[in-house]
Amino acid sequence: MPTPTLRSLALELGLSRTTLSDALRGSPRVKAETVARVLAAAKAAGYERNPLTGAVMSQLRRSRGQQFRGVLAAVEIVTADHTPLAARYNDSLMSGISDRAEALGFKVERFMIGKQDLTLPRLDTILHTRGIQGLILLPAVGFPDFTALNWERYTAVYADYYIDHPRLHCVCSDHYQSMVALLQELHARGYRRPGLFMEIALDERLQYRWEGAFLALQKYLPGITQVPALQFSTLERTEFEAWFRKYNPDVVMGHFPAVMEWMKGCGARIPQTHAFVCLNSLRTTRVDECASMDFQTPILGSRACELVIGQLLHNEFGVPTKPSLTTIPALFTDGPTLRARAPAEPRNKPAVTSGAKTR
Amino acid sequence: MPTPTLRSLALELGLSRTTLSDALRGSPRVKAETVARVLAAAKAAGYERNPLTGAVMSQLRRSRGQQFRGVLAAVEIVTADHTPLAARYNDSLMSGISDRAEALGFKVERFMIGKQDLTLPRLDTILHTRGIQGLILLPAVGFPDFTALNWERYTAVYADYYIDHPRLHCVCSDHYQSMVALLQELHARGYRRPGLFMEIALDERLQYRWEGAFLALQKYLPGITQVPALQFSTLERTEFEAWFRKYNPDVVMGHFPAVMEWMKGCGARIPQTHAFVCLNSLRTTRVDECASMDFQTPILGSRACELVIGQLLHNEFGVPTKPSLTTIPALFTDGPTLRARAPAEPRNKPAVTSGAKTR
DNA sequence: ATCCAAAACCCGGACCGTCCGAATTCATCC
DNA sequence: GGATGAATTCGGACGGTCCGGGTTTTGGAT
Repeated sequence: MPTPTLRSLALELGLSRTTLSDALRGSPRVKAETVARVLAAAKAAGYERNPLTGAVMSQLRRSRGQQFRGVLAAVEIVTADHTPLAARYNDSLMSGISDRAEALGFKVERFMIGKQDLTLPRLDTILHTRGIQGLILLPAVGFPDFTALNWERYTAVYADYYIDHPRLHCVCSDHYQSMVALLQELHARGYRRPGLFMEIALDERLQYRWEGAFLALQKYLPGITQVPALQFSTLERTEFEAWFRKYNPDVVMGHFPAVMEWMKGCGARIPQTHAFVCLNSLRTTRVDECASMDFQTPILGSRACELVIGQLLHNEFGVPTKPSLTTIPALFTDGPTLRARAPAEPRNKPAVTSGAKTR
Repeated sequence: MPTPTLRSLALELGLSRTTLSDALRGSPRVKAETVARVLAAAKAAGYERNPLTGAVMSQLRRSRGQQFRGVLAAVEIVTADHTPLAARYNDSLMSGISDRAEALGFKVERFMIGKQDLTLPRLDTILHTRGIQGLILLPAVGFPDFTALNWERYTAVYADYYIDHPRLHCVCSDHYQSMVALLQELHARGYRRPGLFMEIALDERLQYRWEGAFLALQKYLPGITQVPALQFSTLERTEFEAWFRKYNPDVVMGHFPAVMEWMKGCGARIPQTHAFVCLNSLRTTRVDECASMDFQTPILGSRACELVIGQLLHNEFGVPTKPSLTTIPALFTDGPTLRARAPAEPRNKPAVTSGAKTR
């Protein structure tokens, strides 16, 4: 006797194949008692659901027909100290999210908690009534708390390093890897005294991934002269100049392109004697202002989108048992504030360490 | 305009859906000239065959009920210096992979390059003839090269930090985050002189993520006395003892539980005066031998599996344009080699820095 | 030229499990 | 009693496959 099919089993039970299918997948459309009956009968008959077949069928059935498949929500907590940079970052993420969502047949709506009296509980009811189940949480200042939402209804991804309330899957740039790649590139160009300045609060949020990579590679790249990182809570000119004069780094890495003026004030000529790399291209004002690290936020957004949609298609809701972090390394973007890479032969001309002492 | 289907395309061409289906699969039942016409039209209309859907349909149609399962390949490069630890690691990954694959309707077959004359080109033909398209590459010593495979046929994930040939999505433990979490835990238990010993080659492979996190947190955790990390290419007792005596770390972190004996030889009592944490629980011989970091390899495996299957279902083949890294932090596992966490009040009893000087 | 069998080519039917909207049943409240 | 709405079940349509059966073409013998 061949293994039973949904239809044969349904006939035996006096139900329709649809009810069987729904029951076996635990759909709330079927009465609990019926579900139990179906499960018992299926077991007795040796019927086993094939999840792969199910997934394929589901995808097939769902994707065809009209374009419209669903709506995702991009949620953002807007506070008073929401900087223009954060806004730019989130807008950039959004463009990637929207594009990818559209390509996969989804629409995206953006919600801003804190604006127009929109609170989390209110958002919860809005999402519920609208039937929105896929969420992308945009980065928020500090350590945001989204526990007020009714999480068993949603599947979500946080578009930043780490979130604890609740613990969701995250998508973010790989700052450690980015710093490693940058230092290797600078090393290949002959720089031997890399210097880093960094806002403490910023790196703390990233668990010191910028500086961790900096410290480790300073130690292991050959021929490096170690320059201690400059830490600050607000960047002061005098402080920076003192650090710059004291250690004379041949390349300065940090978030604020404005320091290039200060470097020049100390007698540096860029890129002849000293160099600068901005650690976040969104902080630059012009494209060719300086070499920089491009976080590729649109790609991060699109990846976040894929994750959420993947979970939606697999009917996975709620807070994940094992949250994961998905990262993409930043892209090094060359610029006029750096020497070009030495051509062809690598070891012939050992790059000249800049000896420009000011004063 | 919705994506075309076999039927809509057939209508357009004045053929039947069956002919289209046969033609696209290269069946000899269809005239060569017709096949060419169909292929051209399909390309023009943007129709893409999903081989997985095809396989499911086929098995469904052919052997009614007989459970069909998709097949994934787990590929591993076995070299002479394949250590028992690497074997354990991969076996552990495999268990997670197999479980998750089964739950999603797939079977997994393991291939070992290097054994029984299995070369990459030969594997390529085997996979091709068997119609296997989803690959999970298990970690290999050094920097493996899989470019010999015909990549436009496959979709794959590498189960380690980073792969360059070709550049695939990766799934791996988050060593940086793991070290951060561990140091915070140790700090909370009152340890103030954490010491790290590390095989250079091992950390280099991870771009110094262990030591990067160690260096950064040494700097930023309050009240820490910095102990320089002990680097080695092969661990020597005399070297370790010299380091241990000189810096007297109150907790030692590293990969080899064997050093506990050496510590005792220097007069340390564990956990009364000194402590030890193994950075990889797979290196321990007994479960309760010592506190350790558990990489949760089965979970890593299951996540890798999900990624591959997701891409299969979405009909995505070839090398990804933007490879990403998915990480999961290791789980701290308490053990008898550590003091218990101070109960309730955090700051009342400042943890006593061990003063056990030997000799 | 004519015939006919065989080969080449193409098509319709039936099928799987799923999704969606509609139909049916059941409980509840004026 | 009738209307409203929720709970539950059902029917139709779907896409890609295999199989058996059509229809056209080929080619050799008369």
